[in-house]
Amino acid sequence: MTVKSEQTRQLVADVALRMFREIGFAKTTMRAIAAEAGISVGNAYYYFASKDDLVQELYLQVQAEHAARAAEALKDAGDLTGRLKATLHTGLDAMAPYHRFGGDFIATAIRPTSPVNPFAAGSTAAREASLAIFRTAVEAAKPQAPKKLRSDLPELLWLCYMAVTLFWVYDTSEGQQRTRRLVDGAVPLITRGLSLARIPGVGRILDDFLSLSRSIRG
Amino acid sequence: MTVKSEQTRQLVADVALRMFREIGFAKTTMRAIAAEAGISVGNAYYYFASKDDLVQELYLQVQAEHAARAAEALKDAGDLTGRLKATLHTGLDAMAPYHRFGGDFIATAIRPTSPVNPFAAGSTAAREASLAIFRTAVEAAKPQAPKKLRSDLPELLWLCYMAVTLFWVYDTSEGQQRTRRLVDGAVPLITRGLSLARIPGVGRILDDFLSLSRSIRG
DNA sequence: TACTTTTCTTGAACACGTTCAAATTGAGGG
DNA sequence: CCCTCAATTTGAACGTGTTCAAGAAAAGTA
Repeated sequence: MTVKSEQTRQLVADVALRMFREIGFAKTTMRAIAAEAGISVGNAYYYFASKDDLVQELYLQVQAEHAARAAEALKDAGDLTGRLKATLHTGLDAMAPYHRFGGDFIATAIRPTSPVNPFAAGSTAAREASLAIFRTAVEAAKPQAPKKLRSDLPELLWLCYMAVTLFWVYDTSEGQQRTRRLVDGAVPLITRGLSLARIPGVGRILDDFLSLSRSIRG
Repeated sequence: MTVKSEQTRQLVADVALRMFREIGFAKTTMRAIAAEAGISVGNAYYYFASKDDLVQELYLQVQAEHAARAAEALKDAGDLTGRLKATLHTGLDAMAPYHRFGGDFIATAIRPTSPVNPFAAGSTAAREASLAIFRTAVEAAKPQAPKKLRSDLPELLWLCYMAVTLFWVYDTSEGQQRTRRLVDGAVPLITRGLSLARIPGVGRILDDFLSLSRSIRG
């Protein structure tokens, strides 16, 4: 019985995510989710092995939203600065409804054993999807980024995105404008910084940096 | 009755930290701590408002250990490269006994509401102490760092230290050698990068970066 | 249809962090 | 010595995430 089953699963996910948004992570207890969905607690656990798994569901949904918004916004952004801003801002847009929940989300996600951890092996698919957004942002940019950087750039920018997300979680300014200003200020610095790669003195350090980055990852 | 009271508090802290080291965070339940210390659960809560507060106790202890080791190691380190390496390595040394516990620690610490959060207002004193280590590392270095960077450098390096700590938590290599190699590889890159500040093209971007960094913090 | 097997669902039970009213202890004053 | 009051200590109780044996419903088989 796949269809009814899928319905129940979806129901649990929908109820959970709505409650996360509306009353926060702590108050959204498994019992409350079950009650709201009209099922038993154990049944919710049949579909989601833990409360963290529901967070993963949220993560996937936010990411899909980000991908969709970024694809739209990247259509009319030509240079790298514009494309990066679009990518980061649409990411923030996708997360926005869950800001109050950010602290709990990040605490869950950062645990090495968590299924949501963006660095862990378990979520390679999710990270790859997120990385892909940055890859298209970089690849289709005109003018292109310096050659020797091109292959590593998406991963490095994705790392910056993680840092921005962390900043956003702590950002209590209204509508998280402070994070918006950070993005608008930092992106031009990054793109201007990239053009320095052609200066010999800078280039040599950059080479060493890239080789260190590769050796550490490998 | 301050002396007996202080003894109880210390006993709880000692037992808790030892259990954190020996059996990990999850298995160190408040009941287990109380049992091991020969007191009741409620009594432990009289001295520490939460399990997180015990983590803070650990944080303070690790930090004191770091300060002591760094002070010792910085006595015979002259240039910035050596001083930075010493500061970072002694930091890793101080954390080492708690590595298995790193994931839980960081999950606790990263929560905006946590008393241990290094970015939050509540732990200004602890952050200031940690920052001070980097300040002495930078100030007494010969040759001195470029003038315009000097005041911001400690804070930026401290941020790098946070990043290294995060890397260390995820580092499952034996004795966390990978993190050691990261430090040894990255520090020379940083110091070499600093000398680029004098190149006009780089300097202008650096100025903008510093002004952005200040405007975001302020 | 009747039987078996798999999938789904239930709710009581467990250990956990945390709270709190009540009991105990100890210090200072008469 | 006893009384008073604050500091300390107790352990039962609450709500939480999670588990699991048992049952109900659906699907498969003949």
